[in-house]
Amino acid sequence: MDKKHLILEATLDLVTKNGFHATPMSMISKKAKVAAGTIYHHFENKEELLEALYAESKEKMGRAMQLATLTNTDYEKDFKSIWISLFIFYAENDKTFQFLEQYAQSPFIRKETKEEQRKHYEPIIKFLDQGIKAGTLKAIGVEILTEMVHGTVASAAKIFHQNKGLNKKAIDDLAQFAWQAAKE
Amino acid sequence: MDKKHLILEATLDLVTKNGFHATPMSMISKKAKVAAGTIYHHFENKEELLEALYAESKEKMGRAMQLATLTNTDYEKDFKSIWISLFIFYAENDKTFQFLEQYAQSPFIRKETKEEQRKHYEPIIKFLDQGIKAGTLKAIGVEILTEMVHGTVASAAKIFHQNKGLNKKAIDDLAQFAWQAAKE
Amino acid sequence: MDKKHLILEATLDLVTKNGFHATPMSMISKKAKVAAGTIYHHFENKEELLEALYAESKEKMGRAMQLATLTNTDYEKDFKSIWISLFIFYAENDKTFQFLEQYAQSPFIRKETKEEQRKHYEPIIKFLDQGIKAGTLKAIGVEILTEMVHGTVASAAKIFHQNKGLNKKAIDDLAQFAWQAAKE
Amino acid sequence: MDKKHLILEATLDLVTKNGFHATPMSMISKKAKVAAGTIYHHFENKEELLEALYAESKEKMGRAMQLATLTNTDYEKDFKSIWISLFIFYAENDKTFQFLEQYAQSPFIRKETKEEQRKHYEPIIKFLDQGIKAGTLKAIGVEILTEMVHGTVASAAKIFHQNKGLNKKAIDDLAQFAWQAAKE
DNA sequence: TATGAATGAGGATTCATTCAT
DNA sequence: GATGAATGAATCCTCATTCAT
Repeated sequence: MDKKHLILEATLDLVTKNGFHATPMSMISKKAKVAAGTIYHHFENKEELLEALYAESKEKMGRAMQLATLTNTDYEKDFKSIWISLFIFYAENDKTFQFLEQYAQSPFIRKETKEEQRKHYEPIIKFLDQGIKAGTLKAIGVEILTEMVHGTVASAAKIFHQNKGLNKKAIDDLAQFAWQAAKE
Repeated sequence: MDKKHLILEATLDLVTKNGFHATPMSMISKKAKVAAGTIYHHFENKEELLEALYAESKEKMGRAMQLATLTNTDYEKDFKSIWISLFIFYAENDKTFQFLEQYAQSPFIRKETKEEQRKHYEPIIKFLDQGIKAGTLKAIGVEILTEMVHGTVASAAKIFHQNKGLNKKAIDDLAQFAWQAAKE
Repeated sequence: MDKKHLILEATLDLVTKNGFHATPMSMISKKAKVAAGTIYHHFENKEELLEALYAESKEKMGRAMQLATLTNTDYEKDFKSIWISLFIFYAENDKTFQFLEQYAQSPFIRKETKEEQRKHYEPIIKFLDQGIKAGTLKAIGVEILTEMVHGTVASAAKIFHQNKGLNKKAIDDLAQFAWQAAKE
Repeated sequence: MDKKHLILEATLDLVTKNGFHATPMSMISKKAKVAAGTIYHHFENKEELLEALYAESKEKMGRAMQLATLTNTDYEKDFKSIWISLFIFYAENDKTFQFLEQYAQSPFIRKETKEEQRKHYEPIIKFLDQGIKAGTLKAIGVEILTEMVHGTVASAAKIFHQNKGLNKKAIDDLAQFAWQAAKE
């Protein structure tokens, strides 16, 4: 694995554990088994490193959501499929989830970057918009609905990581929770 | 106003803006118009200061939820009243909301403190438990349901603070969103 | 006991344990059960406090040496009596001994104070001078001889405090050690 | 000369003059013409720096004593040779002597370090032990005798540094002082 | 590219001292 | 005299970043 990737991985690990400012570059270089200076060959500075990690994380998340196999005919089923795909991604990628939660609002990430990374939400926004327009979902602004639905996934993931559990049934229950909330 | 309170206020202000580690004690003392050393008469160290702020914030939140006037006969109405009370608290107390969101999962807050502060959730947990037992709410573990419902309030508050809007109608819609999600 | 004395006592205790700079005034005030400000009613500042303690300690030492009962005819016996008196003082006053050893050369004690406190050595210097002049002791400068003899007492005291032992016999042996060294 | 050594040298200089706590790291870095942070590349913290200096000083002292050329047949002569070697070391290395005197009993030096550095005394302890066993020296515990004899050297060195004098004759007199004290 | 010693500004914390009560 | 909250300069130490190898 190339050094750049080792650095990103170490950063994710340490930053989710300690927070950005409590993670010195020296600690990252040590964990990545790389010299301190090497980090600066791959990233302008600490902030850029974090931004890169943010972009990478968002991208992964976007990819995960697209793995849901959709019927394209049964809206409820597709809604739940997407919900569960994202949940599984968050469940399986503990650190990435935490990182995104922690730094979504943080001042370390420039607004432009956040805007730029919104693109990974596009498919889900489009999907929800169709639901609203078809009268299947509540007539609330898409942006708002997206945030609310995403919030249910995030809450579910938080529960999962706290309890280190949630069986198939419980997950379906929570998908149902989200569905009932969103549907007209 | 006494110095201790001035310090807590300044801390809330700065920490929500910059984050914990990006807020030097010197900045806090300056904002609170107090000597650096004075902070240390009231708080053991930076971490204790944060913990105190956390405790105070949780307390305020608990108090806000208890301001909801309940019918005690119409469960749905009471559910929405509580939901809205908390939402309003989060909407009106921008910084406290952000602070709690940011530091709920953070390693700066010791587990014991978090446990200790759970007490402020007791009333709402009890209320939801009654709903579950009466078959009015979904048969999901109370802890899980509480987290999910709280998640809807938090998402709504986040939207509010982003858009700086959400009229009475929209708020009621979101309370409805939560209610439909939670009810059997 | 009056507060001034309580402060001096606490200072001796703490300074011998931690050193001057590692003993904050707040620690002294706490140990003496006195408010921080109270120390400043009795001593100009920290340095004056230390000087006062130094003076007091030297005085005690001087008094101890004068407790030796002398024959005034048997020089060897008197030499050993004085030696043992000082040794016993050092042995019984662990902290005072340590304090004097530690601060004799220290820059905290002004030269004038040291000079001033030399007076407590006067009797012993006189006694040794007589011995030299009578040809009983080595023909070395009195100052030098005094320092050397005092050194033997200090070494003995150090041993005593380390081993927490030294029976009567051992003490006599060491007095003999000093006597053989000093005599012509 | 490498930076580590420059730092140790500056520390010896300043600490003997001002004492440990009255010597800020900034002062050391300035004197050593090194950045403050550099000290921390070579020493964990201030205490470790002092410990390192202590170890180095003890080592030098041990080496100095072994420079004495011994007859191995004339015990008295060898005793005085060793005594004088150590005295000369202390006389020539003013600061190292003061430092060792000051910090021998100090709480800054951990017990383990002191124990560890006792090894440099081994040769002299062995030498004195032979003298005791042969009946040439007083039948006192070696540890005690070592301390007493060392005390005579230390006193002599103190005198030397105060008076900035002591001719060959005077030194021989003091070696004789020690010898008469120690011999049976 | 990769290294890691060196830098020095910046941050948390301490503590002698003051002063209003 | 006695108190102890308040002060803020001074201290130890950290850490992002550079640069010669």
